[in-house]
Amino acid sequence: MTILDVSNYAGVSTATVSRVINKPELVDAKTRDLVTDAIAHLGYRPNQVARGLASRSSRTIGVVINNFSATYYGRMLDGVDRALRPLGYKTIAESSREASEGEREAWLSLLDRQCEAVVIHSDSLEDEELTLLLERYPTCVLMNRFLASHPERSIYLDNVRGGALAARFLVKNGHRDMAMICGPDRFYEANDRARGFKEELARAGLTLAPELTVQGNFREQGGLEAMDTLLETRKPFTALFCHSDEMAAGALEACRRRDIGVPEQISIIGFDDLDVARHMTPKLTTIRQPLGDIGEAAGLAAHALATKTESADLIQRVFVAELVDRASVARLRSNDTSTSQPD
Amino acid sequence: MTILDVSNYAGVSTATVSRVINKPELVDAKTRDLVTDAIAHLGYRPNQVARGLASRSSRTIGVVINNFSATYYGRMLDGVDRALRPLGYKTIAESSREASEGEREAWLSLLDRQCEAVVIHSDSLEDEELTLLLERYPTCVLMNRFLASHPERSIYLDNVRGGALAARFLVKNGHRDMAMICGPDRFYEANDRARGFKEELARAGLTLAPELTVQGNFREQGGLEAMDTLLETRKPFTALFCHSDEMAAGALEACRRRDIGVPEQISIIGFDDLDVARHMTPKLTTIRQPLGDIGEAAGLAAHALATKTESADLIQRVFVAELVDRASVARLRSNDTSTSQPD
DNA sequence: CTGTTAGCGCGTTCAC
DNA sequence: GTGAACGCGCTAACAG
Repeated sequence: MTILDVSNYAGVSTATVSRVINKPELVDAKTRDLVTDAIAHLGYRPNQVARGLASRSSRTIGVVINNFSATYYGRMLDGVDRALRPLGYKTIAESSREASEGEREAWLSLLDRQCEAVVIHSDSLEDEELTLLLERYPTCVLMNRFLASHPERSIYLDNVRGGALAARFLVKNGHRDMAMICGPDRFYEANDRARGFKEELARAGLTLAPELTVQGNFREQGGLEAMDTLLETRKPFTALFCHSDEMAAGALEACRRRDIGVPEQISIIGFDDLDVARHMTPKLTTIRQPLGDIGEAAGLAAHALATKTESADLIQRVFVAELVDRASVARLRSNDTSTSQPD
Repeated sequence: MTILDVSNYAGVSTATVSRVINKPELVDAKTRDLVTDAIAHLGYRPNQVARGLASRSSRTIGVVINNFSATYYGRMLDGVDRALRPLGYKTIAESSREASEGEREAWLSLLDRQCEAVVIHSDSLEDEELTLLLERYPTCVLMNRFLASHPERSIYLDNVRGGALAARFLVKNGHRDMAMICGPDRFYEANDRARGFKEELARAGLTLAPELTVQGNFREQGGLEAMDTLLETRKPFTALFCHSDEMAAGALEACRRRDIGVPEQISIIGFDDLDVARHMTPKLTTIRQPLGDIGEAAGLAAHALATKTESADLIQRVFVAELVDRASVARLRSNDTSTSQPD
């Protein structure tokens, strides 16, 4: 079942069939109907591989993510797809299986398949290598990562503001003694969140005790261990900022094991707003990353680079997190006007 | 940068270059090194699109799922990828955006791109249409769905046993008065789970009161409403079986709002074992679907059909759920030997 | 063992 | 407005 069969059936040349598919306005209405009928009758569907080869345009954009299981990546991927679909572009995703080698392989593999651009969420590649790769492949963009050498090809969250948001909310609610569980410091996100948090505290005349800042691995177990460390300092604090919801879940578990009331004795604020945040008890107050929006923007940016058709400047690159106020932060000040609105 | 550039650089024909790439054993060691060097020197990478066209084999298998955001689909997708990768096959996924039209489109689109097989998780298509499609496209398989007309192309969970597992566990722990929140009855899964549950109760000489069986929509909100309905019957029960973890979360929330202790007053057992199950309070006891395994098997089955190289009979098609014992089911019998092992 | 020749299925010039 | 001819980058059949 090829274009040739259609042309024979319709009694026209293959060129004409190709035209009614790609530029119908160029062909006479009568022959157009003839061909359309033939296509419908035969149930013909163009071979996209052949099409891509002949037209050297695949109308496809690749995406590299760590894995498919985590809703974190899934939300971004859905965003990319949502942005590309109306533009007539296909999204094709590949998993790096959380390995730097996997990221390289996936990236090249996508390019080998003639993706016109690739969107990559890189966790494992160093800035230097990413810089080289971006230079070599001019239609690639970074999703949820900021690379100083290529700000115009980075779609990312303002993590400094995210950290500040957490601090401001805690301060507003009367907290003065804080603790923080950071992500690993090889992640710029963790450093930015920590910086934003501290700067905002400073603006309120507060400081974070050095021993009350510990590092976790972004995962639940890391949060649990970090919280244990924090508690064992015996230095009092009323509020804790975690760089991820998962670590917040671990911290919460640590409190539960020690019969520490959350938020009565210790308030906790997370980061990300994954599904689990809504299901924890108490429901977790957290800083929401607009992952879907970031994915959409990354898709648009990649498309803009691939087609050069739209002005890439119009695409939003920096996103701002949003505070989701649930029930894990206590109001310490009676004169505070805000009210708790668990959802 | 094409195969021609490589052949020129190496001073051989393009056919030879093609051979060292695809069947290196057919070419002399010396010329092989020559070509290998040329490839490395030029950084040549074969165009997979052209390759696919010429060899009419894409070594690619498509997957259709509802969306990318939900970890439920992501776990299966990761499974497919895990199975296919060692076989030298690529996975390419497309989202149906939870619409029947989306499922059809995605399916055909994948075929248009010359996928040698497609794995589909269909929620929206009727049995009749699926039967037709499977007949028309002989290399397609169903993932986590049983279709009576094509059992050999269905990779699925034994939901009857899953339901029975829940019942047995509750009975074993001394529960006699049960309630159930089902999925919508257009899902065969819901009917099977309900049947298995009731049959197992019958084996223990118990029955489920008709008014204590209500329907939800698999989602959290549905579970909450269903639980309200159940509670308003004022008919007492000590244990509740929910056809999904999300509905269990809703039911739990309903209890919380009425100050009903879980599991002290009412025990709850869920289905799926999504991430949220571990994060609920109490941690949810649930029936775990081996989604990754199901995805792997679906990938293998699709590959077997596409290549006819391995005997498809060896692939496991029916999977058995597993009980994950956490903390949401109370032990009512003092003579029970099992112990609670929350994780 | 290697090169030459023909396509794969389609898009895209050109003439007409 | 339409068709013939060529080529996309590569693999496969056949000679030699």
